[in-house]
Amino acid sequence: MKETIRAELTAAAMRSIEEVGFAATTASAIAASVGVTERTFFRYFATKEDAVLQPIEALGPAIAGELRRRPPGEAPLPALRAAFEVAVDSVAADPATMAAVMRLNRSEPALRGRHLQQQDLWVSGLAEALGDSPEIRMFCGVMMLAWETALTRCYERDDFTRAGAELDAALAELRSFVSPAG
Amino acid sequence: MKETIRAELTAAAMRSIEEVGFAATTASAIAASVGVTERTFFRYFATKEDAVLQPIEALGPAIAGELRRRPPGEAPLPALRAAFEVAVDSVAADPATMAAVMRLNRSEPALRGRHLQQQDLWVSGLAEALGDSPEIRMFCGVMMLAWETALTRCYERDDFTRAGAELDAALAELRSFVSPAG
DNA sequence: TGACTTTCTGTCAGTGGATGACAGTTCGTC
DNA sequence: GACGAACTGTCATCCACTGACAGAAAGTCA
Repeated sequence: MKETIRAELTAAAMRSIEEVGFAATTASAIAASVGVTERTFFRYFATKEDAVLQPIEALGPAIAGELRRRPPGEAPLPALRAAFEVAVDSVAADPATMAAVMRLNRSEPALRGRHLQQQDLWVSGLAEALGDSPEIRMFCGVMMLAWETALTRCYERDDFTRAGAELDAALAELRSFVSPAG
Repeated sequence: MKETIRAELTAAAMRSIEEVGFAATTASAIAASVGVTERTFFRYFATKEDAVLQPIEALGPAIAGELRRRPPGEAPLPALRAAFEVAVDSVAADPATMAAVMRLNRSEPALRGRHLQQQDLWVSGLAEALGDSPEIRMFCGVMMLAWETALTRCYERDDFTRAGAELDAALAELRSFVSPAG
């Protein structure tokens, strides 16, 4: 029952934001359209933005969990690439949700701001799994950037089945960026 | 006169946040401690967070401006590296401000969230100067990550005169990260 | 100097996000 | 049917943020 309400709130929030925009969508209205109170809304989501971002919130910890399962001694890049495979599978399993979140992220800067913060937490989790340090954190941040780039490509081509290939393509471009005359 | 008030508000905000924390620091109190109204505070800063981040706000556009002055046809990495030299000079000229902002950014997640959003705008500006595209945006994002890593090192060693060297070091580490057995 | 315009500020009123406290309700369990 | 836990509604409150209006300050030109 609880998960039903949460999903309904998320759906209602997305619908309203697409119709009238993020600012004009009040938490009270979202809650009312589902039949609960504003107070209850904030028991499900810490902030208004989270109602939209919740569907992809578990992705970060999932990647970090996979990263912890990698063999010790493995180099950062292959370990991260392997861990991100759970993200690849996730978007392939439910491309509609990811596309919807991305569309709203592009039109509403407030939403994008919260998304950046979410990603920042993800990067922290990844770095922690690899034994935190400034360099490690940078590597994880770079990987996240490559992932975002891959998602952007998937979004533009409306095909989230090739996220893995796009991720590899982004990483290849990165190589030619940092290495002169690769 | 106007810049004086702005600087005083920023100083008061930082002082209060360090003493009682970000949440307990009200915009009204900051304004009152400087002798102006809360309404006036929000005429100087769009958000409470901006009062703290304002001192480094001009950095992004400055880098982008420099990037536009690079010779056309120059590869992205050298162009970006050259453009970031204005950032290197900036932190070397006023290390105290950067150190203070970084300290608050670490202790207050709300502040860090806004900072991430600010950086995102910077990246957009850089990408635009290089002829926007998903890859270009990723390159600019990577450069910003390297810059943050360099700043972190400078902060930890309490020496902002070597930001340029740290930036180059971060880029070198990046190379060995994305390239197998470099 | 005085009239005029621009810019900045204070006051007031209001919206809405977010939280704490308390009471009532639902629901599973024994 | 009684009990306890999880969930929800109601109420009150704080504060970030905004629009509208009026007054003060400061610069401009005659």
